[in-house]
Parts: sequence; structure tokens; C-alpha cells
Amino acid sequence: MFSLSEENYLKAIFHLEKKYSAGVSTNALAEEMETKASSVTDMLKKLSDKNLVKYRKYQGVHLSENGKHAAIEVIRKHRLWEVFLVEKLNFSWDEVHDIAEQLEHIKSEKLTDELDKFLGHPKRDPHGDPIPDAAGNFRISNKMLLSDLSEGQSGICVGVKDSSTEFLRYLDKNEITLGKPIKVVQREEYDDSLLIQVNENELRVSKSISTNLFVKPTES
Amino acid sequence: MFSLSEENYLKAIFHLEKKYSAGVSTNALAEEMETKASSVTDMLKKLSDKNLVKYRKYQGVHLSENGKHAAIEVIRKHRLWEVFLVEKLNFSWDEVHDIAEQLEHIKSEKLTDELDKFLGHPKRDPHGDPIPDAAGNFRISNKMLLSDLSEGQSGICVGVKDSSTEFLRYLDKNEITLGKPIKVVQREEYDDSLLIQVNENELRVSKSISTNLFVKPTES
DNA sequence: AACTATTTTTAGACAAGGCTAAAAATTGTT
DNA sequence: AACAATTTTTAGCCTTGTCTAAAAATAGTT
Repeated sequence: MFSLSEENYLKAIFHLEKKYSAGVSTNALAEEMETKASSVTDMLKKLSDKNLVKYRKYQGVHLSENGKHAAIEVIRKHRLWEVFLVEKLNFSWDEVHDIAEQLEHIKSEKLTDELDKFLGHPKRDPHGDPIPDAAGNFRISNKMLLSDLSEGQSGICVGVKDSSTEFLRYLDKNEITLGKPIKVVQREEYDDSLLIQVNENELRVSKSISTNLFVKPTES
Repeated sequence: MFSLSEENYLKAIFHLEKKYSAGVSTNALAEEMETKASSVTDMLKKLSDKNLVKYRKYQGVHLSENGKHAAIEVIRKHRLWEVFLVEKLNFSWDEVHDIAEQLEHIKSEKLTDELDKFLGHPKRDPHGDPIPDAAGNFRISNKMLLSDLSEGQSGICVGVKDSSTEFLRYLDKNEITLGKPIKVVQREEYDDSLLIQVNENELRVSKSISTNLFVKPTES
């Protein structure tokens, strides 16, 4: 069994490996964990001793198979609890992160599996992120960023990259909801803003919005 | 906010104060917490500094009002989660304790209140223990031990004193369920065993059973 | 290739929570 | 009241996870 801190490091490395496939640097991990580089080095040695990461001094870190498994298990629990909070306890999608951050460390395989069953084996959390199954398999999806759609192209909102309260509230305010169709009406090259159509309304969104919303392009 | 360890100490003191109303001794607390007396002394100093307990060296400890409040909040969460596990996730009453022991430390007032609402404001947990309301008030009940019933007297099973897996499984095996009527047919003075009637069957139970099952005597 | 800037690691310290062994206080017994 | 037994506290040390400051390694630039 892993400590709370170990689990958080594994999770952070898992997320950062998507961006830094060549290896996660000590500094990047320190920033993600909101701690100091020296603390990270200490922890990496411990994780390495437990064969949860592949770590060579100065060379960055990768998860081992064991570490990856452990990280996915934590992510699975996090996302299932988020679904629970939104679907069953009337939380809104911008309130659930911190609580799920606590609940993800509860240790009981049966609890996780029963929760999954109770929720009807959901495939995605409230932010559109995929929930791995009990074996740790993620469903892959052909999502792309709204900013990658070309003029005239349409898609369905399927997830957010930034799940901060601020961004989620912005989406709520503008009635942009996962599952809804969205269309790029016009692209302004000067500032990379987009004129989009949602709910029969047109709305101009800046680059910082369009690069944080995932869409599944509509077949055409 | 209190640490996991602090919350566990407060909870333990709360439970022990029922038995040791003159003050909870260091040794009693050490046994309850499965730790050493010296560790208890250390923690009592910390809790005392935070005004959570009233502690004078060598004189035992009492909860302060703040400490009592904190303890009740943890107990409320523990019991609500137990209801959730049994009612919603198909756990049996002998499996829930360890998981609730983890869940009781999750910090979110809204979570507790929404969970309470979701469960329909339950008054008792699966072992018959009362669940304090959001203000910390317990419902008092006139329960007594099965062993305190006299020959011929009847009652309703309302709770267990020992909630170990072993005892709960014994009750399950003999189909003794909370809410069911129970009657003392005969009392054997020699070993304090009782012949009881439940579900139309007669069953002999030893003293260690009858002193761990709470009943509400039937008006007569 | 050498020098600088940046990143990473090491060394030493600290707080929380726990332990052992020894000292001090309390309780019990004659 | 005095000695013995028990309980409680103190003192010092350990582990986990963190920190700061300094040293070492790597990367970047001329």
C-alpha cells in the first residue's frame, strides 16, 4: 500500500508524462506538486527503491509498470468520486475537485468497484475525462482542441483541459455544456479568437478559451 | 482543521468518557488507540494546547466543548458513510467499519450535509448507533442490554455494543436483525445464559452475546 | 573549449507522530 | 507512615515528508 504522498507523486508523474514523454524533470514535478525540487529528489529515490518509477539522477523520471498501475488506480477513484458528487449529491462540476482529491486515497478495492457499479459504470467524469476500467484501461477518443477546428467545422463538446473553477464557471455562464454541438463560424487570425455558435447564439471566444475546450469533430 | 491523528484521539476520548466519566486515563486511551502511553501523553499536550481537551498531568483527560464538537462531527461522518455503504453499495454491516474509518476524515461540510440528505437523514447507522444531526445533537433512546431483560420480557433489537465482524456474523447466522422482536423465554442463573425467542425459533445465547446486543423493551 | 546559467542533488534541519527506557508521581498495602 | 506496585511523564531517538543553503552536474553561449 502506498502513502498519500506517494500516490500524489505517482499521479502527477502520470499526468506530466503525457507532456514530457522523454522523462519528467524534477522541476516540472516540483511545480506540479507545489513543492521544492529537493523534496522531489528525495521522494523520487523512495519511489525508485519501491520500483514504482524509473529514475536516473539528472535524467528525469518515468513511471514503471507498477507505478503506472498505481497512478491509474488513483485516477480511476478520483473520477468515479467526481461522478458521484455531481450525479448523486448535487455538486456542480467546478466544486468537486478538492473533495475528490481527498476521496481518491480511500483504500478499498470493493468500495471502488461497488461505487463504479452504483454509478452505472460511467465512461467519463464530469469534465469529460475518461474513467479507466477496473483493469486500468482507458477508452481512447479522437478529441481535439476547439482551437484546432477550422472555419466552418463543427464538433461536440467532450471535455475540458483546464478544470479550474474559473474556467468551468465561464463555460456555465455561457451555457457551454459537455455533449452540446459547437461550430466555428469565423476565425480571427490576428488574436486567434474564434466566433463560435452554441445554442443558436454566436459568441466570440479568445485563444485561452479555445485551447482549453476539447471537442470531437463531427463527421462530414 | 485537525489532523487525522488528532481526530482519532478526540473520537476515542469521546467514546471512553461514557465509561470513565471521572476522566479518561492515559493507559485506557493508549489501549483504545493501540499505541503506547508515552505517545498518548505527547498527544494530550498538543490537544490541550489547542483547547480541545481539559488535561492536567496524572489526572486523566476530558474533552472541551470544542473537542466534543469535533469528535461528534467525525462520528457523524463515520455513521453516515456506514449507512451509505450498506444502503447504496451493498456492503454488509460487518464490512463497513474500516472503510468508514477512512471516510470519516474527509473534510467538506457540504459533502457531509449532502450525503445526509441523499440518504434521507437517517437516524441510526447499520449497527443501531444514533447519528448526530448537523448541530451535533444525538437522539437519546431508552435502549438496554438484552442481558438486562427479565424472564418473559420482550423487546426489539435496536443495536449492538460490539460491532466486530465476528459478532455481527454470529447475529447474521442466527438471523438476529435490528428491528426484530426478541423475547427472553428463560434465564439460566448458573452461567447467565438466556433462552430467547426470535423468528419463531428458540435459541440459547451465552452472556457474551446478551451483553452485546441492545434492545428496546416492549411496553407492557 | 571555456565560462555562465540553470537544473538537480546533497547535507543538514525541522515538525508530526510514534517508540523505548528511565524517572517521577500516584496508589495500594502493610 | 513507609515501602512496593502501578501509572504517567520525561528524555532521547526514529521515520516520513518537508525545507533552505550549498555543492555538483548539465545545458547554453560565445
